[in-house]
Amino acid sequence: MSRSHTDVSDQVGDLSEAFEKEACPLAEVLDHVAGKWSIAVLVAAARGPVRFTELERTIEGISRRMLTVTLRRLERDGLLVRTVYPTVPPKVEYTLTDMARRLHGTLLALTEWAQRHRGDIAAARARYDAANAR
Amino acid sequence: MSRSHTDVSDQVGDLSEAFEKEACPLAEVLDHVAGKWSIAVLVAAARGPVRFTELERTIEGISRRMLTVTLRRLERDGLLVRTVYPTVPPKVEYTLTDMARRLHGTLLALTEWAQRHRGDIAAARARYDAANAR
DNA sequence: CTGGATCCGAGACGATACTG
DNA sequence: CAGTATCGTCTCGGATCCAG
Repeated sequence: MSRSHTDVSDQVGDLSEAFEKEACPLAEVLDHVAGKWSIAVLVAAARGPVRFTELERTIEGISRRMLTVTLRRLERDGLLVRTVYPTVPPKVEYTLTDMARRLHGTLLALTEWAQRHRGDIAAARARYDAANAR
Repeated sequence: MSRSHTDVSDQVGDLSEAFEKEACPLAEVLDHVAGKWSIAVLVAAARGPVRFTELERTIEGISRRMLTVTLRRLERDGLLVRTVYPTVPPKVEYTLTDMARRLHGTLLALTEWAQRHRGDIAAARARYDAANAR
């Protein structure tokens, strides 16, 4: 967002190079951040500190295990901060880091796009499958 | 991008609801579109019609098989158009659909973010692992 | 309440060999 | 050139049970 988006081809060139780097860390990072559950968790956690069970109910479809795994990975990558309150019963809150907050707008755009084109995608898929069947 | 992003909380509410829908198609769509290789292919194909081998060289790290699978999935979802020229040797070109082009800016922002924070993420990861080791 | 531990099936992924 | 087919490996992800 720091650069003007008037000419896109330059950036595409840069990105191609970035993807070319051996060990492809760019693709790896994207895989973590843009994963199915990661996006859901990141978006849900953007409203402020969220608790484990709160996330579990909000995301609906995620299993306990995958929520745990996703949270650990995001914490490891420095996108979430995990705060434990040593009370009874225990209470744990997850908060986005600044780095993650800088990503929030993009994630929002991504989910918005997905919502808007959900129907088109389903239609395209049906068309493709029909053409493949005969 | 169409709406102003001054007040984010409203959209977060919408998205939470979207994620709650049973069968969670939103997460599924995102999983296809935002997958590790999908992003790479989509970004690479944004420069215009691209050929199979061109993609294979550009992305570097992707296997023949995964490139094929990714291309098929993106075509099935209506994000890519596959054009076959019945020449010898055969020539196949992949082009983004309008729907995919509308996603391009977001994908660019995503990869830009990943590039910018690649170091931070590696550092956070090292810190986390060090804390976990002892 | 917030997880960890384990098992297990399904799909992701890579390597290799073959084809129109 | 642009794939397909097959195989073996690895990870994802759900189910279940256990624990601080």
